[in-house]
Amino acid sequence: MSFKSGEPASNRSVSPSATVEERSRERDFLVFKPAETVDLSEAFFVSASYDGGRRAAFVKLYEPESKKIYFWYDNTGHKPYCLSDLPVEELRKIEPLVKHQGFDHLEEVTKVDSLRDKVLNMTKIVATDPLAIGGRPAGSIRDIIPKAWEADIRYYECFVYDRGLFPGMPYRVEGGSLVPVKPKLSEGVSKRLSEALASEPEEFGEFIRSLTDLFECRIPEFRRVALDIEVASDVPTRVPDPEGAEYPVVCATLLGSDGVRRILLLRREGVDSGPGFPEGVKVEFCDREVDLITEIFKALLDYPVVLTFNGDEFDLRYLYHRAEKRFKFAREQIPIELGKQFALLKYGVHIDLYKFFFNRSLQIYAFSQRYRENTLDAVGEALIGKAKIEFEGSLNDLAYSELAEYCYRDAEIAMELTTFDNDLVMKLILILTRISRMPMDDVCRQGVSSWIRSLMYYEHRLRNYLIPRSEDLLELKGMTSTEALIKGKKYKGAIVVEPRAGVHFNVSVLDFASLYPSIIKMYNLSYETVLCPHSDCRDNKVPDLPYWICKRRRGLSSLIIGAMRDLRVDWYKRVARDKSLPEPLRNLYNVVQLTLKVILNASYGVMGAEAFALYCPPVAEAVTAIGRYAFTKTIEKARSLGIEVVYGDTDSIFLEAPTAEQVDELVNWSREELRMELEIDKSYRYAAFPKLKKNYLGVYPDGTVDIKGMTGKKRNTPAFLQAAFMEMVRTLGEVQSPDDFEKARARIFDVVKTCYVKLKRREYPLEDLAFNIMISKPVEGYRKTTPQHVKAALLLQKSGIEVKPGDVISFVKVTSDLGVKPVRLTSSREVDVSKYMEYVQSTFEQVLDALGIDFKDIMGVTKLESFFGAG
DNA sequence: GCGGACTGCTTACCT
DNA sequence: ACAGGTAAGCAGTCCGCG
Repeated sequence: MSFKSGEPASNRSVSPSATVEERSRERDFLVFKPAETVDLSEAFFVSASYDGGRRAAFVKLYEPESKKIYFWYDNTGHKPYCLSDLPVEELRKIEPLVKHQGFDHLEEVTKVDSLRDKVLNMTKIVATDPLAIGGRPAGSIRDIIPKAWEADIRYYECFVYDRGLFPGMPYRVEGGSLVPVKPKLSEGVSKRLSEALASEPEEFGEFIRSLTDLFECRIPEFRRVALDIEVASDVPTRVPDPEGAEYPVVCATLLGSDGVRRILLLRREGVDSGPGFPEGVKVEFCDREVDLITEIFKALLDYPVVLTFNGDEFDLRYLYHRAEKRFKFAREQIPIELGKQFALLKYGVHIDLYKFFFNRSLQIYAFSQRYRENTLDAVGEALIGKAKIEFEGSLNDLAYSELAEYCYRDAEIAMELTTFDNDLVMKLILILTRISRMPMDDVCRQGVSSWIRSLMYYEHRLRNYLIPRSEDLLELKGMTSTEALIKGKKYKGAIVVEPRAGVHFNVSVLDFASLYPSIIKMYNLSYETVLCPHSDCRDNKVPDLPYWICKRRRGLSSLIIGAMRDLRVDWYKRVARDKSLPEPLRNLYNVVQLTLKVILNASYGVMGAEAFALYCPPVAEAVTAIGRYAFTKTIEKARSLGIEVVYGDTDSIFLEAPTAEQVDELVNWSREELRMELEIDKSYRYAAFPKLKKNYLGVYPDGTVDIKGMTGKKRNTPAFLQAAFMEMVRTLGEVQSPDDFEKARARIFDVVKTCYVKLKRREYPLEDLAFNIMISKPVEGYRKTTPQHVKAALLLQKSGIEVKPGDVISFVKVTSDLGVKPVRLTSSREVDVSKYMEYVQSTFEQVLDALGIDFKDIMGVTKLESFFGAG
């Protein structure tokens, strides 16, 4: 497409000559007014919030036919409240309460106190608006009464829990009422499902059924738009400040899932047209920035889902302030709702993919650590193989088409991050929404502890359980009684077995299928069951801990985590692999099992995390104690069966050449004695262990190699060394029998020697020599020491390059005073060759150590330096 | 004044 | 703001060394 085919913004709605007031009035079409509730046959609950004007909770419903958002306002008269243990008469005497502006009325209620296992009479303090309960700096109801329960729950969440609504699920609107659409399971599926879970005890059955309703339900396609803006700025290395919003928005891309591909460009003096615009894109030139912004705002009022990468912090925030400060938009004319740390939309749902992909649990368990840096570039490259477009110098100097291309690519990456693998990300979000019972916007912005908190709160309300106050939980259950091995940690964790250093052939690795969730289920662990109030439970001891566990009642977290574990292991994991099922169904099942994995893997961790609302250290401590117990018993049993245990970590044990009978016997023993499922996870042709824990190399029968923990594989290791290391690994993959190691040794010698020679001759490009270390704090935050990567970062800053937490600092070791220098500021002759040689040696020694080869045997001398003569 | 032994900090990894 | 356990490399400190 040529430059000329660009056209001015269509539908320009504000005439250039109008006065400020006239323009403002003309802009009123941007004022968002939710349509009155209409009847709908099926629409998906995507979000909820509170409308201060109407004093009611509302729900955003996505209707997949029209692909629009509809608003449903609560018409059941639900009101905000909190709970008190004081009787109504007592509360009436508290004047500041009853005279409180937002006070509505008092109600007597009963609640189940699961901590003390009894029913309580309590008083519900009902208010007219959520801020009256809490949230005002002073004088909130929760601060007036001596002790308030359930006063920290956001109002719309409270509403969702009380009304038993399920975010993410379909509803119909009928005569103004919100009615769930019962999803229909196909007969085949429902039959197989009940067979698969037939052995479940009934106490789990009911909860499992409620979960399958959520998971088996279809997921709609979301009409969405990816938005990216570019802002001019005089300082090329600095991101413009979104609060000040001083610079003009010069370009924006609106890339819709519906085929819309628009690039909006601000016409400026002296800008070249450039080589050409991306194919099939509508390029629109705006003479005035305000028109460009108006076009973006129209899209924000049109699309039910808006995707950005860092829109919370930048794009939407910038647009908001730019519109308000520079163009005097009234708040109502801006379709964005700004919070301290997020930017939401008045009409649809804003998904900030930066926040989503930044989530550690998702990063590790859903995307298997495929990306590490949280930049659009890194995530895009890793997941969809698409990188940002690079350019030299300032964005201001780009020609129109270059700027457009750059901006367009970013939007493209954002969109494709939600479309790859059959819309995996959108589906993940929706399934998470259903599990956590949280609005979609919140799910994308919050961590796993919030998801689990929300799920737990919901189940409390469903059962009329009083949600315990954090301080009561801590006081009643106490802290921990074990000592961690690591300074600063709260309690003892897992066991790592000292490896039998050397090479072992035919190694089988057994592990417990989700050990911690299984323990939580089997041992009935939950905050209310550990150290329960019943004297007859006191003999039900946790091994090696002064704790007992309730025998009378099923703990709520045990029920929830146990059910999810079984559902994943016995149903979703299996059907996700079942080729006889239609592809779309299998795809859904895979998303479900992935999501369950994310939640389950974190379920133990949150119990020991202070930030978790139901934080209960003894529970976390009991989990690891039982884990250690099962683990050591299993190792003892294996050894008693005559099996050599060469290594083990937490829940996995490495057995040297066990017979099939031995493995069977161990697995059966575990099932019967421990009531835990032990299974073969993997088998190695051989495995090599250095003396170090959490370090090994395992070769599968087909020659592929597993490497764990070794320096050569770490991402901060210089590329040249990683490559040399991988070269050695390939050689080791070819080793079939002990005799083959001789050949491998010669090859390894070559690899190391080549490395050395190239270092010496300074033949490696500097980038290959760079250590890449992430800086986790602002540079000024390093008070106690100044690590090398921070030294390099300081040098970068001095040269005018901005360094932010999360940036990866690439630096080279040099001979000059500081010892390090950022790659981009270094020349090849400065490199400290002998330092690199030491590094080569230590990296290779890790593996050679395991193979029983001395480094000096390979090189003939102790140190590389002496091998080649003094450096 | 310098180097070894030590501790602590920081990062990246394993389960 | 899910947990604890392990390793590497370096920064910084203390102490001995007549």
